[in-house]
Amino acid sequence: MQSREDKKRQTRKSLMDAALTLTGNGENFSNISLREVAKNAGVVPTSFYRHFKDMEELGLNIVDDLGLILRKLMRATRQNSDYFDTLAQQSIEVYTDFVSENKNYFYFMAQIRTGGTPVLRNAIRSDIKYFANELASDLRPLSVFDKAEDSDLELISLLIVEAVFDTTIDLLDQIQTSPNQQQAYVENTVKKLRVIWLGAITWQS
Amino acid sequence: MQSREDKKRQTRKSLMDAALTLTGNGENFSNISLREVAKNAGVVPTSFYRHFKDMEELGLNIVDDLGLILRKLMRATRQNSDYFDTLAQQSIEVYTDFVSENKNYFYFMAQIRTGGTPVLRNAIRSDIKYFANELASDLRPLSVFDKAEDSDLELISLLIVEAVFDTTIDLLDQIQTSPNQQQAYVENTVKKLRVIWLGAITWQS
DNA sequence: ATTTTCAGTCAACACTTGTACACTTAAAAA
DNA sequence: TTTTTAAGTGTACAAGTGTTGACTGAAAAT
Repeated sequence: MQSREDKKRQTRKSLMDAALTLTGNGENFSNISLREVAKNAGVVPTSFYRHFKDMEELGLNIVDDLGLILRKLMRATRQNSDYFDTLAQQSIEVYTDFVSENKNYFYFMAQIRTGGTPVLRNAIRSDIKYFANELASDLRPLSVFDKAEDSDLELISLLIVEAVFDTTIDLLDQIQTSPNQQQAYVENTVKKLRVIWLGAITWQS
Repeated sequence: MQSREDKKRQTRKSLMDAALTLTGNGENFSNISLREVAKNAGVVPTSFYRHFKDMEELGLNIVDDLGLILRKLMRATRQNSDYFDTLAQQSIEVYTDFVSENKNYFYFMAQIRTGGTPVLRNAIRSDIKYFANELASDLRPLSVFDKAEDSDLELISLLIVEAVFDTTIDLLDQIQTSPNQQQAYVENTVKKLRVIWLGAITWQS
């Protein structure tokens, strides 16, 4: 049969797989109970403790595995040789102030956007698209976008909006730990937007 | 005193505020219980039902409020006149295949990246940064980046990586509903990356 | 002045949760 | 062969969960 070590490794994997399966089935990881995981792994709840202190430790181990997965992805991507052939200071300050003054709302958004129930997730997505459309109609009259297609403008807008919203969780963490020290965040985000902006302009010319 | 209607609206707001506060204190929204919310709102659990069917409905109402907040942000941003002054086909196909084959892992990542506990969140962030650094060292030898600073390359890489990871939840949803129909997703993401790419090149010249 | 409406209360329910403790039992060490 | 080790079991408990139904009391409608 199997050695003791093998067996242990096997149930350990069962536990992690169970958690992943539940996550994949739409359950929010932080909602998944130790008992649920144990049950799906075909093991008694108390047995969980032989492998992990709690669900967070299990989560960290999944993150480790994820690291390996991502490294594989990196390798697979690299094997494609012609890799890339196919491939606003004030505004952001206003944004950071806004986030500071509505922290809870932005925490909520950050969580729900990719981790909430499908219903909530879609609701947020609609908001983000609305936001991007507003931005697109602001860009429309600019001379650089004379010949730009509407769909392209929408894409560029969405890219910008997502780039900003995406790093908001970093901003929130920073506000929590050291308020009034967001220059670095502002600088970085502005640089990012400048890259996008330059790309958008270059594309249209 | 207050009218009946006013009182109702007031406790309704208390409930929503309570949920937001708990979210802001680091709790994952989908983990917050109805009773916890009621308690923090200074109201008995059963009273919750006079206002919302369940926590999801409350969440949707917060999303509505968030919509207003975001619209305000839009207006505030617009008041800054000089708005924007300050401001790969194969790879993505490889990526979508990879996501399809590791769905659960990517669901996990999407949830945890912005919605997990701080510990888990940071663990994922490290992975993403590692990934971006790998990409940066791939870009380094390219002639276009001869004169580019390392920090700029890292920023560009991070932007690219984030742009891809950020929309992965959309990809996952699409795989779930209609597998083998990800052309639109691929096209869109490639276009986004092209914009970034163009911007990066233009920046360096 | 009387009746109706309904936001908020209270008690109780069946259920799930994490965790402690004493146990079995088979592999590993002696 | 005997002893030790430790992964997995079974029982039990206190605490928290969502939801029920019958209630109170004051504002609104009659």
